[in-house]
Amino acid sequence: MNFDKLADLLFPNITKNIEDYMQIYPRRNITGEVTRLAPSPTGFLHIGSLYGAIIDYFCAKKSNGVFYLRLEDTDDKREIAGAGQIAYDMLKYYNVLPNEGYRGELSPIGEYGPYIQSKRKEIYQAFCKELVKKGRAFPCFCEKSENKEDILQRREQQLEESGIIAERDVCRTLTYEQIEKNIKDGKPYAIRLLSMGDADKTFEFNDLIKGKRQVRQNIKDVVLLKSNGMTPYPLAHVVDDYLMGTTIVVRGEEWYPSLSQHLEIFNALSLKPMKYAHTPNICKYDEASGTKRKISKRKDPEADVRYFIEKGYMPEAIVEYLINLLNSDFEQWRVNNPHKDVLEFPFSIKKIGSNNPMFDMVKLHDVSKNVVARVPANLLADSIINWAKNYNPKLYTIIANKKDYLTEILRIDRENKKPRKDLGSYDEFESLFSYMFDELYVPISKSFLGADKNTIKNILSQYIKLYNEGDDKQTWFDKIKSLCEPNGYCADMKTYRENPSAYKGSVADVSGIIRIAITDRENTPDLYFISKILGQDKVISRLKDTINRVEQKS
RNA sequence: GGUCUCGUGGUAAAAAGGUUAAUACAUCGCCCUUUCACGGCGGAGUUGCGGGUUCGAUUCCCGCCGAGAUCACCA
Repeated sequence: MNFDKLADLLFPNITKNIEDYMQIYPRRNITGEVTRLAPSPTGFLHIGSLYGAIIDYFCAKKSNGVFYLRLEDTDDKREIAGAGQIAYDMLKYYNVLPNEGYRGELSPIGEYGPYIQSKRKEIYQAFCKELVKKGRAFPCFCEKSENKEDILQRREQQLEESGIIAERDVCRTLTYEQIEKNIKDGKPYAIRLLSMGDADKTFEFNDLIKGKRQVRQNIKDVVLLKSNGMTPYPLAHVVDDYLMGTTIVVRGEEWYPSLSQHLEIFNALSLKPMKYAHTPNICKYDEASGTKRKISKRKDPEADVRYFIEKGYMPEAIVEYLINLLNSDFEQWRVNNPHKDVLEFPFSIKKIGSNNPMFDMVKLHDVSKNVVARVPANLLADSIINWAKNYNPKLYTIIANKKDYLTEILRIDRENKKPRKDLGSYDEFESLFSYMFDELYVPISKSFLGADKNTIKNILSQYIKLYNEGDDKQTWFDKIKSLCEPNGYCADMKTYRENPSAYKGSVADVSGIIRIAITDRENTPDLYFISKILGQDKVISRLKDTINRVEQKS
């Protein structure tokens, strides 16, 4: 067959050839790595994309290279308006911002655009035409399946009937005359790769994460161009990543099975492929099935990185947790370098394991507590107010104009060598510090550490007489100690431990009872400072209220 | 069903043939702190199973089992 003639029949309007595009997009003149994140605009950024973006970001930054954002919007059925903006905003929020490419409403940066695939149709067609000219692509007039369900059903059927799923396409043997007639008849067609692979043959491939692997040759006649003129992922990937000068393709492991397809396209085009890094998929434990599975958008709210914003996690916390999943020595590095920028961490793509990690919210929370503990009180107050504005309106109305008060609260046991670590996310603030706000304070006084009614009343009423907000800390605590003996408690911890049964309890219990009376919690930061911030009047009235409540409980 | 990937405590994970299998989170206990925390110390708990190679295997090989991914004109 005359392939040039076929190419012109198929692409009469495509005049530029691939050499033209190589001149328009010359090889980059840099030594650093060029990485990219190429999400499809589905309306949210997946936690796995952020995970990959961190790798992209590190690889590019560490080598003085380029990290760019490209939008893979080649499927009009899937596209959601504004989705590209969300992806960009999320990368910005999590501080792994690309330095080239698509930027939402802002104009793109870089000489290798457009960075939106739907605007690159002609380029893909030119490359496709080239493949036709080389006899490596052919038109396919088969009817397409409209939806995923049909496809899965068809696959099931094929498996039942023959045990195999068809690979080579039937249209690959069509003659020029048949093709010409079909086109004249107005039949829609796709363009497919004419695969020359042999399923029994393998080749060696070096994945940056997986290492050296034997990969089976591709035998699928994959679709290069859909009947609507747009290209699906495989050709778009090859063309874009080549033209845009990507040096490392970081993508999820789900792409690994189709790697040989992409490599065959590179090969057919006589282009040299770049390096690849196939990342593990973040999984979670599925309660229903009792197994682990990939985090999915439909089932798991945490698949969408906005989830963590709503929950009030600091972006640094999420990123540090994910880095930990990638390079597990990060944690130790962070302990040794509490205030260094994460970019100084010796990140290595080689240290990424290749099994799929489970997303552990408990561990994330711990990482987050450590991150929050490093933040100065006034900045934390700002962040919490800002967060509440968007995600907790009720709290916002209470704290909006109380930054100084908030800062005072947060400063307790913070900003020292061993800061308190009780706040993991902003949304915990309300329940953790409700007692600092009358609007939020709803005491129930469930338990008083086992003390009986009269003891509680006695201790509290005596404390009311003694309490003076002007006391220094030592005086304050001495007063609490003085309440111990008359009420059957031991003022000295050592003495108490020697013979605990001789007392109702220790000074710890007396402090605890007062703490509960004022805050309705067993755990709070330093009670001395809490009391000072609340003020004499409020402390006294809280104590009186508690006595009344205990009284009524009978 | 085919192909591929991966199996170290509950979770993450180090140890790329060599003392008693690190470490962090979680859990339990003790200690410190005049209270709550923070912190310190310690306990329990792991190499999926079966073979093979080797003086010696978490590490290399084979089989099994298990888990995950993939087999669209979706990315």
